[in-house]
Amino acid sequence: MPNNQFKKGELYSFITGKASTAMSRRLQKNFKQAGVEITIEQWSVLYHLWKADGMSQQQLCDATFKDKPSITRLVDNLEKINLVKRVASKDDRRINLIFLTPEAQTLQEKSMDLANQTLNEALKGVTNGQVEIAKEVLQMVYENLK
Amino acid sequence: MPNNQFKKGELYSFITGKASTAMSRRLQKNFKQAGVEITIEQWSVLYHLWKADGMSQQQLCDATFKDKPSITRLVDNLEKINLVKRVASKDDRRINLIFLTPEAQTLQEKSMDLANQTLNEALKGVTNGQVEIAKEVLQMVYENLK
DNA sequence: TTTACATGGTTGCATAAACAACTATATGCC
DNA sequence: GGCATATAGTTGTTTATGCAACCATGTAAA
Repeated sequence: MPNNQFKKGELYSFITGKASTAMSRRLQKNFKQAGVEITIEQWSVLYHLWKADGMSQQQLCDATFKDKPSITRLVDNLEKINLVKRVASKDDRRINLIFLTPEAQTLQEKSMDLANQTLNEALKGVTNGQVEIAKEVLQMVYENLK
Repeated sequence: MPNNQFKKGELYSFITGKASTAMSRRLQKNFKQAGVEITIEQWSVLYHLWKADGMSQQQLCDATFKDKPSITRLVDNLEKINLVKRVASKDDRRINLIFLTPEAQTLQEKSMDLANQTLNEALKGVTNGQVEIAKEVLQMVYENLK
């Protein structure tokens, strides 16, 4: 039998990711309470644009680990609520570059604070050392499967 | 600043759960390749019924960490493809008990093997000790937020 | 330059999640 | 018994995912 055989009942939680579901729900709740009217998925796109504005949709796909249709529609919705704008690239007419609007820029600090607050709620009672190892494991899982 | 401040770029992955997304996709792919024609979410319901057949929808909500509408519709879809059957409880007419069909019972072994195989693909190069700690951390996150 | 192929993005369709509003049944209390 | 409240499940709406098919543009090779 392989090394990492899971004990009864643990396999389910590991595969289905109850922890990250719980984190998404809590972040969404914290956004709502603070009057930040975006979804977690919209935030996940904005998150990368805050780090590097003007990414192409394909770059957003890679950064967010979502597929092309998902990004197309998230960008559709973000454009509707006026948080981003598609701009056709001049070098390559296939490419849409996605730019933040001023409204989106003002959301950055507040929403990043809420994300960090959510993380602190999530990691209460967990030591730094444990978190480091958990991050490493999740990163390896991701690398193994992506 | 709190204990577990995340370094740049790590917060995103931890909150959005790239690792569990990758695992779900891989499991779905492995199901498909092996001719197991169910979705991961359907599997997640069957998983608990294999452990205890005849659970109520509410018990399935708690076990799967999904809300009531989600379970209603997953059970709808599982009934359509003839893998479960709703049976009204005689003690309490509000309750639907969910029972596996013979078809669903034959799926158990194959799909659990595929789930374990997927986990082994995911955990390649990760030590047992690291996995134990990661599971503890994810469990604590879940307990902190649920 | 024409043809083939690769890349970036969109659309259609089925499944699923989150949230609110709703129905039906059960329970507890006066 | 009758009323308030809690519990179990359903329905409607919006958002998002996964997959396949598709269109437009770019690139490279014959």
